[in-house]
Amino acid sequence: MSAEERRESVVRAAITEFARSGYNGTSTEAIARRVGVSQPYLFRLFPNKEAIFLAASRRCLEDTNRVFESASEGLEGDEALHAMAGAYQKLIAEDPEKLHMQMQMCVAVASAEAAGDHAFGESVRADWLDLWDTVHLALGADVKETTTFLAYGMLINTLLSLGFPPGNRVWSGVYDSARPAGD
Amino acid sequence: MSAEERRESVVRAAITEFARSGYNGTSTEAIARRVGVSQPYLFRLFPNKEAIFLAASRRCLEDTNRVFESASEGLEGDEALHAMAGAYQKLIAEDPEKLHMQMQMCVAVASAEAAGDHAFGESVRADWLDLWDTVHLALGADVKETTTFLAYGMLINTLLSLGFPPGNRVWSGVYDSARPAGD
DNA sequence: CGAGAAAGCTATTGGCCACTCACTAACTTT
DNA sequence: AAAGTTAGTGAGTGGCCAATAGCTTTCTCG
Repeated sequence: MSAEERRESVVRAAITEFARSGYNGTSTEAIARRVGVSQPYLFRLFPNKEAIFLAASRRCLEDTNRVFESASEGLEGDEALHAMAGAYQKLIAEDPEKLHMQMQMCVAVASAEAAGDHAFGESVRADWLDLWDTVHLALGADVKETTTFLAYGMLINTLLSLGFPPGNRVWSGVYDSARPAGD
Repeated sequence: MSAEERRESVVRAAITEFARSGYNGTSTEAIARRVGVSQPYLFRLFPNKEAIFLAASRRCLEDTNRVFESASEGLEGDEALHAMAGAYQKLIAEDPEKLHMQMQMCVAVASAEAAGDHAFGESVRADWLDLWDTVHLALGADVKETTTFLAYGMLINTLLSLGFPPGNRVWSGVYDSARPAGD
């Protein structure tokens, strides 16, 4: 397998592991095991652990961006909104790790900034802005709509991270089309 | 100093340290140093590191709950909403670590649940429900209002964690009264 | 004062983990 | 077939960290 292909599978494995246990809670060995490769070899493919985390973070935001882009393609206004909400629900149901990874990314950026490392945050913010713009465009460049949509998304992320089961009253005010299934 | 008073200062120090570096990124020695006490002594005050994190998490949610309760006291409807939004802004400005701790708490619960430990999540969910009820009551038991308020709160947490400076376009749709100062 | 309890410390240990080094095996090119 | 490159490994290493054991100091109260 070529180095590039290996890097690709490392990124996928890293998303799974980092989503579950966070940056500091994930050992490079856990990632290597999931890839099916020796742990030292990761350091031939990436300069260090941070680089793996960054690659996983970026991939995750790009994927989410793509989900919104393709869901809203050709639609506008309320139709685009519901299409994106539905797509998000589907993402949550099929790929909850992406969402957990996003949370891990947030706290990792906060920690990095606190430690004086701004490069990581810079990169993540750029990707997040892309996401913001995608939503903004799809919702007819209405700032209020965009903000509310993303706000609901963040609430959903939070409630899911905290493990509130579908049916709990905290879900009662969330758009049906974006709620986790099962309620 | 009595053990109870020490525990109190440990909780405060723990909030600062865990907020900055997360559960796995924070050493018990960092907490002990901040308290001004030897590292092993922490384990006389708390059974283990997890218990310290749990205490810090609960404290943090209780404090936020109290902020909303006292801000909305005697008010209702839009007045209560703006009072709470303003109080949240003040909390953010004066005590950003509380907010970072909340994010850390979220991902810690997610990790604990994934690892099969549901006790921690149970406790945090109970405290979060208290918070939900406080907001719900203050906003006249309007589910939609409550959800939107909390959703905006979560968006603000996320954007602050990611380090978006005041003035960035991602803030443009956030209620003025809840935005970070400086814009 | 004296004794017990509570507060607090030093020293240590066993385990984990990011990262390095030096090597092998297979494939490619000349 | 010689020379070189690329994928990959096994065996460490130094450092950190949660938790324990056992000791000293300080307070309290009869």
